[in-house]
Amino acid sequence: MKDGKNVTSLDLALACGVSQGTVDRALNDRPGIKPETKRRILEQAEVMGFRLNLSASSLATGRNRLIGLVLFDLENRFFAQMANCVTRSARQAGYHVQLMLTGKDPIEEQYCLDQLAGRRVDGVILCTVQKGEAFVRRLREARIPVVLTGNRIPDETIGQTDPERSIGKDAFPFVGIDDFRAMHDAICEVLARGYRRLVFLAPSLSRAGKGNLYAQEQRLAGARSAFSEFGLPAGSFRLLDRKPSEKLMNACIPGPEPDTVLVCSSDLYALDMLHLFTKRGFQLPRDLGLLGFDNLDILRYVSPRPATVDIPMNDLGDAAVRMLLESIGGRTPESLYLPHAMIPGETLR
Amino acid sequence: MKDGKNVTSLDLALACGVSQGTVDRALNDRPGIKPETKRRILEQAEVMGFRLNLSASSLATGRNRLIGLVLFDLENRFFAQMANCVTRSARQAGYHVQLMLTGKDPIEEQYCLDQLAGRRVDGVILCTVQKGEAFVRRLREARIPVVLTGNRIPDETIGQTDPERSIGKDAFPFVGIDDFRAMHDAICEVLARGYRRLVFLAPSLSRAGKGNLYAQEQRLAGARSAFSEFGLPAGSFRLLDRKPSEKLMNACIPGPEPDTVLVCSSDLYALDMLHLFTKRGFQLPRDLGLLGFDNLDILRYVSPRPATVDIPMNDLGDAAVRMLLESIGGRTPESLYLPHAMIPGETLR
DNA sequence: CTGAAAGCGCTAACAA
DNA sequence: TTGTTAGCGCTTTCAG
Repeated sequence: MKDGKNVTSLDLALACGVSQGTVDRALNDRPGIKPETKRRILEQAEVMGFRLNLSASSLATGRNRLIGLVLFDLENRFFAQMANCVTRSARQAGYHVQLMLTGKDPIEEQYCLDQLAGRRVDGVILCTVQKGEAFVRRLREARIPVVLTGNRIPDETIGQTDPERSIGKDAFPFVGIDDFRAMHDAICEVLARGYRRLVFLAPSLSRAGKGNLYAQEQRLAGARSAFSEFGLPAGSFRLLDRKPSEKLMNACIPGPEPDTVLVCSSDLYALDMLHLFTKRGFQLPRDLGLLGFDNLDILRYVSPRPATVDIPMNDLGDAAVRMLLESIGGRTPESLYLPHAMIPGETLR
Repeated sequence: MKDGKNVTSLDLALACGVSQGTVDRALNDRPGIKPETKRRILEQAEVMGFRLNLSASSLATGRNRLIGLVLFDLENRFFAQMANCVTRSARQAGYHVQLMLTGKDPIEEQYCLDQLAGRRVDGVILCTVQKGEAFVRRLREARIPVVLTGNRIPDETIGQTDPERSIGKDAFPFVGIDDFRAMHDAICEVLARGYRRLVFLAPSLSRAGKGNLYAQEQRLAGARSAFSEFGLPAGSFRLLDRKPSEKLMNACIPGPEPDTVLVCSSDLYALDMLHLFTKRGFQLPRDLGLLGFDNLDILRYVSPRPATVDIPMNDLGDAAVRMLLESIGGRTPESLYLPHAMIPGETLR
């Protein structure tokens, strides 16, 4: 990729004996050009291997036809599905997607956002781990349309996260499910099956204070709320914030009891725990109930199939793109909450 | 994102009472600037919310610090792992990754490549479905360093794919495993366990002729080769090129026989088939042997755990980045073949 | 150590 | 229908 510079629109113009303006008209289907001339130019462009320089184009127009998609990682199939869906959806609208991974690190996330802002992308779909006034201000200053997913950022004027339900205004348009309601409803179904003790596994909550854990917090709150509605003693609700491991299994559920249900804030944890229990010779749901969250598509290969809560990923991806385009168009879309659904699976009695 | 234009380096210069050149020196750690001046400028930049316009920068320098990663999709965890790994690895080298998904569609793929070329990315890691002289020429004309993964493109001068082993020159540096050898070795291990009939499932092969199926073809060839080495009749080797389905299961393995092994060219198919057989009440490996390929990380949640062939994804991602950087640096890296390994799992007797 | 000026390649408004 | 021209924002000589 050394020698021989790239062919520019000027080279092309010269070669065709026309002006750059005419070349531009030919290349961009702009009106006011003789079909014959256009044909000649396009042909020559092909011959010379002309490639539009998008940086220059973007610089000149201020537009990009590019949107940024910022996610944690792709370990979780959840995000992979999202990426697929958003890419497809955006493409249909004539946009490209630049996917960036943050690994849940605020520093990395900011880096990604700066990069996207620097590239003057037309908009960003963001799954953030940040929150707070400073972050919101900075994001606003970037003057880039943003749609949030995963974690909301309630508008500061509304005050803190209110565990007792009150979906208020958002600092940025959000699309996702109502995590509180989703977990609440799922737990109600679980408890209706007779479970009386609940272990709630949510490793990420240990990062509390350090980042935006809105969705996780809401799920926990939803579970607690449902638990108390069933009149069960708070002491029977146990919260664990460690990653799945043998030790954790031992320490916290010494002998699985049939009236205990293990609730995991993510299917990934549920799968790990299921794996551990099975290896240890326990049988689900005989010895223990299990509920995950996300309805990862890989669950269908697992036996017994974990109970979980479905998030309509495809609709979510489509909606995110639609909302972002709206926002790019100058309107401010309302936050959108999609329907969730509990899926019983085979790990509940 | 309407009103209020973005702050430019000129605005910044004016505000600081210096020239654009000086601002540039401050912003890019270039020598020849008084520390005091630099400090003042950086401070002011912060205050004014200055953001470097990367399009302009890229236009002026011709560089980008951006590499493209072109993959099929993220349905397959295989690619998700790859994306994670490449992103991490590239970031460490100071590069950003633009991930683009092709859905295995040659048209889409070309679209992605054109887009990346237009953006003048510094290099591309590509998993292609294309091949042939025209494609190679076009890719070369883009004058962008390329590293291939997944499917090789043997140099045309070498001639057609030779099923009988001869890893020759590549049109572009390639990194991956030796698919022929990997499958060959795995099948040898399988046959050594006493299987005498083999069903090879590779849906993608039906696209033959339409695209680059190098890896798939090699795997098939490797299997055939091993099969014949064991002196088994060619008639006992059955190739299926349909997607997993009930019908396929019925049609092709009416009653599983204990001396039959089902070999899938991808773990995804293996999982689907396992699922179907299990649902139908068959037990593996009692009724049938099963071998997948890729060693997807989700296998560990599945029981019985499918036998498979491991590809060292992380090493592969790292190597791809390393090779690409080498290529960007002007050298031409050699193709690299990483070690594979058969993993017996629990679906072989 | 700093300023001035000429591009990078493309677009858009205005002339012709 | 086509040409001309003035930027877009940053980098990079070359003077000062």
